[in-house]
Amino acid sequence: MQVLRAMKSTSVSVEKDKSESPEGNQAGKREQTKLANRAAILEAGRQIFAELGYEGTTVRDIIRRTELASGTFYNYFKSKEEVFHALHDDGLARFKPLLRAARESAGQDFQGFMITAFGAYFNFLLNDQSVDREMAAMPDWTRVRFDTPESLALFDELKSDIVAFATEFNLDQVDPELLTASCIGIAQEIGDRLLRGRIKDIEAAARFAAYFVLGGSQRVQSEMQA
Amino acid sequence: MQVLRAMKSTSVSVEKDKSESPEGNQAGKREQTKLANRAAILEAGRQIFAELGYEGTTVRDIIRRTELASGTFYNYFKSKEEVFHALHDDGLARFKPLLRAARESAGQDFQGFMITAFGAYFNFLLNDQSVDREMAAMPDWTRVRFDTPESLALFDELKSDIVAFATEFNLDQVDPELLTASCIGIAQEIGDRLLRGRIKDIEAAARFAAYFVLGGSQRVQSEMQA
DNA sequence: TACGATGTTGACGCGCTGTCAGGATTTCGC
DNA sequence: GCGAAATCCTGACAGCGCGTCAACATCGTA
Repeated sequence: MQVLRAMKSTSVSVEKDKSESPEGNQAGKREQTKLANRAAILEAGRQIFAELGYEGTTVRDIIRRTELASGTFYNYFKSKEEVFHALHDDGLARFKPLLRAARESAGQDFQGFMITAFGAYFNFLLNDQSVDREMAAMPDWTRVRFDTPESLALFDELKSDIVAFATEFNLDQVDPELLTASCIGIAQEIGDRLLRGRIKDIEAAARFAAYFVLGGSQRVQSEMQA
Repeated sequence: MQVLRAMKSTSVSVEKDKSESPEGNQAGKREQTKLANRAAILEAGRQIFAELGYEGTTVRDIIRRTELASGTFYNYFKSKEEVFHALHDDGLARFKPLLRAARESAGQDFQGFMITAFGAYFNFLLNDQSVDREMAAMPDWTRVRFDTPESLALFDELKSDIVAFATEFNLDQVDPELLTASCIGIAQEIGDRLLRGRIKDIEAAARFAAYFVLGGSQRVQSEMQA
């Protein structure tokens, strides 16, 4: 049995399934069920990953929370890893515009950009229904980290933003690779502590990170010139 | 068949097993084989994790590289995760004294401490035969991170070192939790790039990180005072 | 309506998991 | 030394997840 919008958690099920195409007769039924099946697997995956952790979940767990047969899973994904990647990339796609907005609203204000960017990331982490958030909330699990092409693309985008500001502010002695790595590391680690509740104040954390990066960059610049 | 110093990779096997206790008649034979078995499992685990990655290895893979039967594994470890933890903690135990040395040789020199500490960590990462190093060298695997009690203890030690320097240098507006998190994040992320070869110069990286942290802390201090 | 294309189903063989009764080896009391 | 008891190694076993595939159901099309 196919699924066809069976995200049971949210939608109250509509009983009139007989009518030809009640709302949207956009595409063939084939396409619809394919989309619905994929969505159902992803949603089930999100839930199960949150409940069992990445290590703990099996493909069977995911498919069992679905009305699909086990074999059907492999028409959509090769493994649980691929499901996780898809969920991860979904989150990234939601975050990317926030980063873009931060850059555009900042203009030439490096500090403003940093505060907004870190703040956007932390808020995103804590509020978006992403896989990572739910998994980090688990007791003391072993954490996984993926470098999907999407992640790397985002890192590169961030890096070119940073490089742009760095040249603007004459930070020519500051290795962009090291600087970007540091920003990401700081965001990761502080974000982790925010998720675990070891740190509470998002705004303060964002300001801290921004000032830290600014001051750090300038110090590196002056030390390297000497 | 028990193993009894069967780390085949390094030691040429000694044939005279008949003699009662050739070198060390320290303890009972029971204790010896227990130690040897545990060591053999750990060594096999280290190799297999490096070859197959954390996800890819199974308990069977580990035990197969050993002369032990499958059931014996569970007399020593509950799971592959526990083996990994043990290997991880071994590495930590080797690193800890380096950090201590860095602190003691630094005296009141915050900058010196930071350079030495980051340098020690990066050198350790690249040279020590630890699980993490080998696994990071793998193509594009999915990385795992564990927070064993040992890790947390090291983090706390680092944090109190940092706090000591911070009070010494009147950084009373700098949240120790945020500062420690930033240091760890920077170390992690730069270390990762060193392992992957995206960054080459260890010394330069250590100096960068140290200056960055110093400058960042001071900037945070002055901004928060305003 | 009928036929080909496409997607779904669930059983299957394989390998891994953790356990346990049976057997081998060491220790200890004499 | 010797026998019993403690220790722990062994490998087979039941249970389960994996990825596959032949049979089947459903959809698009003429």
